[in-house]
Amino acid sequence: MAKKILLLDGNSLAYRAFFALPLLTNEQGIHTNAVYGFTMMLQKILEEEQPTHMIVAFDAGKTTFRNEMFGEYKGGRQKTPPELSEQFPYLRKLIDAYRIKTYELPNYEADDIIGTLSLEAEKEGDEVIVISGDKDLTQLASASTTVYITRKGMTDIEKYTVDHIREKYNLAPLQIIDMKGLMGDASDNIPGVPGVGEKTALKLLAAHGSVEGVYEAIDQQKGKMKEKLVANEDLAYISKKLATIERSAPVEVSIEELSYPGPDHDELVKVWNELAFKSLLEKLDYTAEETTKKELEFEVLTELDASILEDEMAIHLEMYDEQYHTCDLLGVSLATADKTYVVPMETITQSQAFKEWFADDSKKKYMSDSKAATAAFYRYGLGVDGVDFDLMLGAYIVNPSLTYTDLANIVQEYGYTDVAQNEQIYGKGAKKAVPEAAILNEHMARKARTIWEVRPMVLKKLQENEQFDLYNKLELPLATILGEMESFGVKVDKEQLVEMGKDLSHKLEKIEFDIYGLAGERFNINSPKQLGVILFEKLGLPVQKKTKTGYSTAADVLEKLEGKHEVISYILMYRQLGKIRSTYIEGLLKEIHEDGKVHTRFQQALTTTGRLSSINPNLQNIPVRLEEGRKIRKAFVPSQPGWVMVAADYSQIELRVLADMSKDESLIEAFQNDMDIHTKTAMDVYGVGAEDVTPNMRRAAKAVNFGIVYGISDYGLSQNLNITRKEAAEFIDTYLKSFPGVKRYMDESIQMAKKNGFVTTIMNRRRYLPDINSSNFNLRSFAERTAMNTPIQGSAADIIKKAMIDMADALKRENMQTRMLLQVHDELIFEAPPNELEKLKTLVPQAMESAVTLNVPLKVDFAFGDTWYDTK
DNA sequence: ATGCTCACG
DNA sequence: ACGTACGTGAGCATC
Repeated sequence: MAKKILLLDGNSLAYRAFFALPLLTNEQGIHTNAVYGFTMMLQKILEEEQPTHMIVAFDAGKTTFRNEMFGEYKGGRQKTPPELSEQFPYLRKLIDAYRIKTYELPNYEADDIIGTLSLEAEKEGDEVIVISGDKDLTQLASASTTVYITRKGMTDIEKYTVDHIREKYNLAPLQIIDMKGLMGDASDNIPGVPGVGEKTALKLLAAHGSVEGVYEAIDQQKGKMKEKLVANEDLAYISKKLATIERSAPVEVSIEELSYPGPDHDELVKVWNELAFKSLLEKLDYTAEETTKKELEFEVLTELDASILEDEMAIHLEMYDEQYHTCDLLGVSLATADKTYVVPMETITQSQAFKEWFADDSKKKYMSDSKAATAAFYRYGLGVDGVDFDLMLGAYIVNPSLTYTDLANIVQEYGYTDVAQNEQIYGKGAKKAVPEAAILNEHMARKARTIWEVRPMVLKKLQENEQFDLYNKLELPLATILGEMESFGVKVDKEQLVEMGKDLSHKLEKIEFDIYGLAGERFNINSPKQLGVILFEKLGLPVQKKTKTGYSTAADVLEKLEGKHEVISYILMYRQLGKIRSTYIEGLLKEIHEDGKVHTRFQQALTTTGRLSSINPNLQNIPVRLEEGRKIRKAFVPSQPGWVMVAADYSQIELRVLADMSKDESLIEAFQNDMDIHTKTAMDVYGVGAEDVTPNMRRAAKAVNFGIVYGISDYGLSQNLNITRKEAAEFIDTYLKSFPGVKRYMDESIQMAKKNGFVTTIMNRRRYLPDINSSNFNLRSFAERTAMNTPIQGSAADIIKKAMIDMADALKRENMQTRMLLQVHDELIFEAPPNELEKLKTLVPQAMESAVTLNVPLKVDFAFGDTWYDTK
């Protein structure tokens, strides 16, 4: 049978992948990008080529026979970055799991092993594919051998056949060696003829065929070129020799031994888990089927009485998708130390015993994403109390940088693999469906079991990290509160939105017409690509900034062009109004439920800083800055006639947190005296009195304050203020001299991250920053800014979460009808009956301001009105 | 599916 | 020299 042999250049591919991909890490902070790139490439090749035989060749050591020929060979090379060296053991493990042979030979490079084996295979008449990141290997191309060279991604591959090399360089494969002989190779420190590059080398070879040919006809050269060639004849020959792959190296494996049996799936899954290759694990269907799960016995109950329901139980509600406010509920599973049950939905809803148990505070429920379950049960009139454990929230507190979408993925972090991913049970896309009862029941049973089994591991981790209180006193009670807020929803005035939509459509139509007139043609204004062509090619406006796919047409770019062509301001207006119509009119209308309300979902285990996020719809980014957009807020109204909307927001909470954490005297003083912080900053930075701060000075100071919170960089500030980087750098310098405590805080945050690998908030929320010691400037800088920003943003998130719990308690304690509706990072939105308004005016600010005690006061602004728009 | 753009804090 | 402000979600165009 004809063989198909794959010969891989291990070192070269690892290097390529390392530099092509961003520095990923697994949870232990081990870098994985080279192994990942290699894996992606391998997966693709295996699928496309279906090889019968494979080998990965590695370089054996530092020196080879080439160094004896030319001492400086590969000299001047930077030593392998530690981030890459640490990956080689994992790469070996991975290749072993694929059951691919590896080979290395002292004194020889991987190239020579591949060259030797490919020659052997050619003699046998076998098909060969050589894979490398190094174009030197293309000299091996022949009628039966193709050389694949990876391009910038890892899965993007250029295939060098004899014909392709002819087309590309007008050379035969062996002439690649002559090309290197003439032009050299900087990366291998092959000298070549100084002054001869690719263009010249190709010209010479087109005329004379080889290095030898060039020198035989040396008299045809003249001037400088001749001088260079004559003076460096020796270098040319030695370079050619260095570039020649040895094809009769003493390789002691035979092609027969390279036969490829396919991967060891269990091993592969193990290695991928260790490397945290989530997307790969998810992609492969066989992860579920082929990893053997422990047997699980469970009982399906068609009747549910109190005898089953114990004092402590894991309970899981199975739902058809993430939209728990509307989706089908498929059943409930329960687990104790030694029993597992599955209960159909009808049985649950008909069981009085369950209803009582579920609402009983003394019966401990262990759940995962308890908010989803409680919000869904709420639709059936089932109220919950006694949620004692939430696996998803616990795991999120342990490490907020991971993704918490599927229970299977969460528990995988704790080495637990006995539960399938939802996608494997239901399928995805158009194929998604509820499977037969046996499969569904087992899936549900396994989830309850999982929660029970993994709970102690999560609790242990929380204790070790001293994060139990954060989890138990903050996130867990908050989940219930958020669930109630979501379930209650926010009333939206549909007619109001529809009217605004009509008005906008008229305006947009006019602007669209004007734009076509000014541009001289019709085009899709929403397409950055088409717009770019009109502005920068047809109208010849100066290009300010490019994106990787073309011209940037972002608002800041267009604003710089505003004086240059009349069409620009129309485009900006079109964008502004178009956004309002598509996202906030049409988008929002689609999200209104039958009760006339929107029911957002607050994602509580998503952000890396501890903030919430809001989806379907996102109610945390409703327009406010510009009046046209702000009008959208008129459609957010109380759910009962005569009631009012109430908004209470923290004033400068992040800078107050910074004052507290940095202990900066000037900052503390400013807040203790309730000064305008941006004016105060301007006073200190410019060294002037309050009366002498101009609006421009205040604006600049405000930008710096933002920058400080974000983890300042001169470039970022320069962009924001439209000044040069140098000016920005000086500005920052002056700021940090005026606020030495802030400077100290910045430095200490980075030191903390370098030393411990993570930073923390005031309530001991953690964020790991594995890139903080990276040799890659970008990654390291990003980690440093994150080290400065996360404690600030995260502590502010901690504080408002605490305020929400206190606020919910207060409303209950005071027996009030006022409902908390939304949280928008530093503000809380309520609806209230008018008779409770007076009380709220003191209650809300009081609760929010006393959520924590800092060394500066917290300040809350309170407002109310008939709609959200009017709370100003 | 991915990139660009833009809405919020 | 490197190339970015921190954290999000949604709609649209384009592949």
